Amino acid sequence: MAEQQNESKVPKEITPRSVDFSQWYVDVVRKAELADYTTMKGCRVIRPYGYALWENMRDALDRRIKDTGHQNAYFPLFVPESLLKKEAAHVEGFAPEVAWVTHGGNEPLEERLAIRPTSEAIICSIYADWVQSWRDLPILINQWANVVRWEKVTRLFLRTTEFLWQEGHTCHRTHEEGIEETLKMLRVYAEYAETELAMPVIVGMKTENEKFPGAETTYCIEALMSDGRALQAGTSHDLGQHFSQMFDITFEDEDQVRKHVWQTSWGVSTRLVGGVIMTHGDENGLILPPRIAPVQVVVVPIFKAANKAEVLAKAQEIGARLKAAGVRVRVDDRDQYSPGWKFNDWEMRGVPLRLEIGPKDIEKQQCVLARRDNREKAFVPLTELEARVPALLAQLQTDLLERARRFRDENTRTVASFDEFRQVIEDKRGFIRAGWNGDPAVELKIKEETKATIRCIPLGDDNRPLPPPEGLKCIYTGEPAKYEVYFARAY
RNA sequence: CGGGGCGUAGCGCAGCCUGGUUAGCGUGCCUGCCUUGGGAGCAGGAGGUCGGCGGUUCAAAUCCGCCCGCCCCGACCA
Repeated sequence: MAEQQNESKVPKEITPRSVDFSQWYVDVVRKAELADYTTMKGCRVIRPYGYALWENMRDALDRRIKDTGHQNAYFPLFVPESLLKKEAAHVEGFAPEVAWVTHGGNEPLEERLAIRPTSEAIICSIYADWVQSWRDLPILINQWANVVRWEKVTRLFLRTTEFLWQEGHTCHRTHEEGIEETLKMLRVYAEYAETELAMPVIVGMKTENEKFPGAETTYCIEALMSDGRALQAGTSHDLGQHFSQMFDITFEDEDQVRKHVWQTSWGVSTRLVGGVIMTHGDENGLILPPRIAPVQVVVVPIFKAANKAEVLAKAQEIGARLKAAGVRVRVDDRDQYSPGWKFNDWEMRGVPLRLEIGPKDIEKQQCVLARRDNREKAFVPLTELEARVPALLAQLQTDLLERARRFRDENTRTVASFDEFRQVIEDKRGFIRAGWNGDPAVELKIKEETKATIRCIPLGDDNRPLPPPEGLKCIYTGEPAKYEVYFARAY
């Protein structure tokens, strides 16, 4: 039995991460057939394997959104220019990246239509009609949709002209209730990222510079990719009454006073697919967390001409048993590829577990289970499959999260001086926890000098910004720190 | 959008500088035989507007101009 691994024999179709992380990323996305470029700038096609992954990610989040009392709905793709312009900060924030429709057929439109870069404006205009009484509140609606942002620089999944996401848009009677909703969904995102994606996140609040255009406060989850750059993985906004005032969303309260609603919005996107790739992938390609993997177990039959029928039948039988046990399984009965080829192929695609079954195994009533993450192999009696496979998948899921968390913690540093800050950001990257005096100008200075931004002001379990340690100084000015924040270079 | 690099078969590349039969190589793909416990082998075969448009020339993958796309580094962003 080939227990020993011969790394040098593994063909390197994928550029090593250590050589060129960006190229590694593109290679993985394309070779694993997650996505591909199209003839339109910045637009990609999500291929079936990538879309199956997104569907699993989407469904796991959709369950949570519904479990917290929200309903799905669908709003128009177009936003009339006049609506988009209603909230000043909002339009200013999005104007440079809006795609406009100017003609219907051959007729010029009287008013340009924006293709939604986000749906606050169109949804608020509709909510204005829907909300009349305090009894209509809260409105708890989510939308799964595509949005378009005319980005100058695009990267597969991380930043594309068109992307898929969900956007929750809620209305509340009081600010307290709105804040509670904002934080509730923030925590849902954090739990989702860790449980389903095995992606550990920092839960925090954005600074003024980084907050959503039109928001009162923006909260976020921030993840650390394996190249040491941060990824904003999800945001949740307390919109206050900024939009309800501009769009006149009012209700008559129990006290017979007409009031503006308090709103929230929150979203995550297909960008998370990029996050999963860059959190878990290795030199051999993708590593997918079992809970979202399109294929959790691939069965590779190993046969010779003489026993082909018998082995294939056994492989199919095992496949059927695992499927009945609730496992997403694929039996790779392709004739034109050797077992070794299939091993490499499925490793590249990140399938968490491989099950090898050959004549020797059948004789001993066992099979080989090989883990994608650490390449460990184990012989497992066929009678124990229904118990062992789900257990191994669960273990793998836990181990991936643990490994990512260890990486994140090992790459979260504190520094004694701004010189050291500069050095660490340049050489090691990762997160730096450092004091900040709360001045937006200082944040911009630091960004200018190091390309690092404040990813977030971390929140405590009570959802309030964590107070800085006693005596902490601002890393840039030396003044007393208002917060201890996370800095990083980000995607 | 500024600086740099690249675009030739599905993928990876050579050819270009110094223009000249029918544009090559590896891999993949198709057919057959053979093989299958970490990307096997042999034989035959299909597949190209040389990124696009225009120019120079008797002749352009090759020289010139413009445009488009991709990657990296900046500025902007989920």
